[in-house]
Amino acid sequence: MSPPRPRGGAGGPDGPPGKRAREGDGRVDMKQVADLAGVAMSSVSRVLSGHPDVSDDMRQRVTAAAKQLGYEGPNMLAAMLRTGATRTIGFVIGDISNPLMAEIALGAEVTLREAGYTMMLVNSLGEAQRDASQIQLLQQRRVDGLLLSVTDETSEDTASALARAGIPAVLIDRDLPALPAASAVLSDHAAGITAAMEHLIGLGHRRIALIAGAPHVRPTRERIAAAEAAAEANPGVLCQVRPGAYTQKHGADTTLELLASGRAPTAIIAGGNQILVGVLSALRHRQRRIPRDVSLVTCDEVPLAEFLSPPLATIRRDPREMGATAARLLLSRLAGAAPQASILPTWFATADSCAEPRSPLNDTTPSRSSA
Amino acid sequence: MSPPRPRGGAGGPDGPPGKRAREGDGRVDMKQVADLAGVAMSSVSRVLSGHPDVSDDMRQRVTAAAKQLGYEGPNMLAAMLRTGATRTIGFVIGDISNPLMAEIALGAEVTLREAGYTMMLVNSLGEAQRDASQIQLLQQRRVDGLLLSVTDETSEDTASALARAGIPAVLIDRDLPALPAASAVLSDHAAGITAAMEHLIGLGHRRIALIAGAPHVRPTRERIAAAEAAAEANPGVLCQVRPGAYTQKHGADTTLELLASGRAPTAIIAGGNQILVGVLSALRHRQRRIPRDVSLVTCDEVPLAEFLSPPLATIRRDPREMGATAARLLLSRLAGAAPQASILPTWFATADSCAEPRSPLNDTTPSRSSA
DNA sequence: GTGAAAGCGCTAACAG
DNA sequence: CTGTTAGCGCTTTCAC
Repeated sequence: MSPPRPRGGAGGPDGPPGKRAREGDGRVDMKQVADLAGVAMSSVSRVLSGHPDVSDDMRQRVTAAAKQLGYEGPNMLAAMLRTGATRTIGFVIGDISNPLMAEIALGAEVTLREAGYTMMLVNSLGEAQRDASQIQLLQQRRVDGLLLSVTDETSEDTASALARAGIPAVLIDRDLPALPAASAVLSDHAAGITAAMEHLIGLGHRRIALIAGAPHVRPTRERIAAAEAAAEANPGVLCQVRPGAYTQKHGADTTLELLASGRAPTAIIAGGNQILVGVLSALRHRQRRIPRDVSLVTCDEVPLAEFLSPPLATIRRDPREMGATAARLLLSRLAGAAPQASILPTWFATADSCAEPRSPLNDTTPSRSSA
Repeated sequence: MSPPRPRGGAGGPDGPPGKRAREGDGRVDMKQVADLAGVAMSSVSRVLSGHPDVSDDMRQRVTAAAKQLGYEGPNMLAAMLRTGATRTIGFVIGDISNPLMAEIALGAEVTLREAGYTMMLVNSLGEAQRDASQIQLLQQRRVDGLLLSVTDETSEDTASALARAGIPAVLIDRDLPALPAASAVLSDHAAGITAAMEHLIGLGHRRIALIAGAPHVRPTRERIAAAEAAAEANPGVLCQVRPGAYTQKHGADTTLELLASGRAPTAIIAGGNQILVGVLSALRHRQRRIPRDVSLVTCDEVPLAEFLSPPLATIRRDPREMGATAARLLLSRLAGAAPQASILPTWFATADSCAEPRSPLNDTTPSRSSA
């Protein structure tokens, strides 16, 4: 904060040999350590950075001087400017308040921290525009790498921001056409959806709705593809796919619409936390009971789901591990390795929210009369 | 990354007048803009930083040159080194996977971002040691300010790390004896707890347990104080206070212990998200029904609570606003204002999880036999 | 194995 | 209003 003051006239190497006591901002710098130890700054730098070609004597003198002065280590800002490496990773996340995302961020942060990196977290709040501007921001801050869970894989802005930035990136459950060679951690959504569909079909369901999230992100696409494939593999099964948004509103509106239709589903798969809340409130509003009137499966674990009555069948994965894996992938890229993708499993855990449909061939009568 | 190469002999102002094409790392720097515009670097700096004393002509020439070269703005690393300000805020959080914390972080990040600051997020995972080391880390990274939600207000390590760092800080629902003059956002826990206690007492409860969290943080202390005060104000009411940890295990263990005692409570207040999960599983395990066998209140909203049966009475607050307020407080401190505290409300929203105790004077019989 | 020198790219006196 | 100058504190050739 304090403006740099020009020092008298002693600019050259002819400075006075005694130790200069600078009252600057109280912080000890490397030069002071060098002076006290009677060695060159470069030697101090070598010792501190663990350079191999340093004599034991040198190492000791420098260490002692540093300790004596209470030196707190190199000014990272100066080191960053000099080397261009910030040991900082930028994480562009949709919304940290989503528990799934929060777990991913936690896993990533802990892993990065262990490797000496710090994470800058920026939320894009589901706005593709913001993804791009956050990427640009992080580029300006010279982050060494990027962890990306963008809002819209097809956004031109995002693609060009990424291209301009030219920073190693790891995609988190995203598939950017513009960045075909990027590293990525991917969930095997198909496995979970397929298992859930087969379970429901096995119970006798023939009309199954998938209320999916925002269209231009990988989880939505993968889930839809898997659900449709499962339906096609089982003649007579109708899969009603409804992409839209990862919001409570989409969950609620779509559920109401489905219930009101002549072909109401006997089972619903909610494609995310928020969607689930909407589905539950719509079902309650229409007084449909689970699983008597409709069976329910949700994607991604959410804290209290096990205490709902009935407990919810859930397609699970390990988000913290996803974050840790993403971090590892990025670290290995920064260490020079080639980009690579890592696929993590999802699995279906059934529960009492899934049961046989009341009347497999004719189950349009609700539990109570409705509009 | 590329090592700096000494430039021939052209060090002084007598450099060749033509534009020098540096193939460095492809990035345009301010000097190139200055050269192309035929002005001094300092003028470019002034224009770019919006300095008032700049002629229109100058502004235009610089702007044009910058655009022509595709200049991406000042190298923030250099600016940071020079000015000492990083426009970065460090957030030491217990655990971002806690939805309450995540909301706070989101509120803070969005507000900081609007003010041109970026947030570094570090988790301390409930270990006081880590709080201290994270603070030190952030200090080394020269953050301009700190947002703190530390694990243990009494930790010596944290106190000394903070003292050494000497960085403006805003406490988030914490009260550090070591930092009496810090800014803080505080929740008025007493209001919510008092309202809940009075409601329970009004229903006829005489033995109310508060399963509180970790002992050395403000929310725990405030809640305990308010609960005890409410009990004392109502003769005949026994308040069973059980501090411990913000964990599922503490919630479960304590609930089991309370249920097994001769003086089992007729109402329980769970002091946090995680504790709630423990309480619910213990109650389920012992086959106690809510609210028939025990009434339940929880602190801090959690996504699916409204869909539990019965819906949970909850002491609420607005965590996103807390984060935003913390950010504002920090920004105003950085702008030179004196430290100040901001108190945000909490309120009690009752629900069917609270009812009259079955038999106010003798209600030790569980719904079903138990061990 | 160690030291001297040269900047990284920018900002802010200060002088004109 | 604009240019010159002097570094911020460190790392890294390069020569010895």
